[in-house]
Amino acid sequence: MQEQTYEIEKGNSFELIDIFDCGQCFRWNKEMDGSYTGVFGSNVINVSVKGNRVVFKGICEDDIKKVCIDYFDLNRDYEKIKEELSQIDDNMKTSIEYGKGIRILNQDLWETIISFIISANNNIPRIKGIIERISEKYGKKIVYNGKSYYTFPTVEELSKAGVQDLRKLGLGFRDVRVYETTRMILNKQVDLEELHQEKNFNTVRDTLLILPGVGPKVADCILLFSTLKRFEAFPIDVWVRRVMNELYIKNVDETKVNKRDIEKIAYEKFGKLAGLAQQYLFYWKRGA
DNA sequence: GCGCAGGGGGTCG
DNA sequence: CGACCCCCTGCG
Repeated sequence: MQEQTYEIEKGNSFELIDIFDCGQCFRWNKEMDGSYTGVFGSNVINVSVKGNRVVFKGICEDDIKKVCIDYFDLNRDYEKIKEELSQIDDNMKTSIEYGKGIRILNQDLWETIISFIISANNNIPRIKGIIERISEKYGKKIVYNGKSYYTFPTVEELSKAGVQDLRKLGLGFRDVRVYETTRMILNKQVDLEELHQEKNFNTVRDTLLILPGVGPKVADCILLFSTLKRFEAFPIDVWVRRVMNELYIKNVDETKVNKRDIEKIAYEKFGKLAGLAQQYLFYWKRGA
């Protein structure tokens, strides 16, 4: 297949580091020249910033312009969103200045589900390693610029992996969770197409929670970071708990902060954009 | 250098 | 609430 390219104006809401390091994705790697290369769907894409231009190049089955506009959420007006959030308070203002280039990627739902099940009680280097090994073993190989890349396996492809196979790839106790979830999605006990159609937020969330390995935090990450695109989802992890307590709740013992209280404040302050607010706060606090 | 302890984007029972 | 698998990191 042939290499395609696509270019856009960078603007003020597109920064490679912010997009790829804000914790939403696991398959993008920095190159020597500062660009990033990643695999999504059956595409291998390299993204670089040159002055005020963003250059996408790589191998796509479809038109690269279409593929990138969709994946990088390029039709959404993040300037407007940031303006709206900035007006809430100074914390939002500061965090948005810090992570001004964040965009929420449109990641495949199935891949996002498995990726965040793997993320439970785990660290990022290891998570990335596991996902890479899964892709190498069960995905399809694509050669680009002389290097081999591997697509994330489809449901059918991953369903060929037994619990022991997964264990050998380093999943640890998450092996059974991934195995069971794969089966439930394969036999449509949980239908991913239907999930996309469903309007009611809590219905979608409750359905995700049926899947083994998907608890409240993972469910909210899936809702926020996948093509489900639910910006009202508010994943609460140790970092978010920390920052929400520090800024709004001010409990002396951070571990005693009630999740309900965090959710209540998040919803009252940020409303339908709570998930995005979370992302700016999380990225700011974790980086700063 | 290498060996070892500590901990990590939670979930489950 | 405690265990959970194990790679990665950092320190001695």
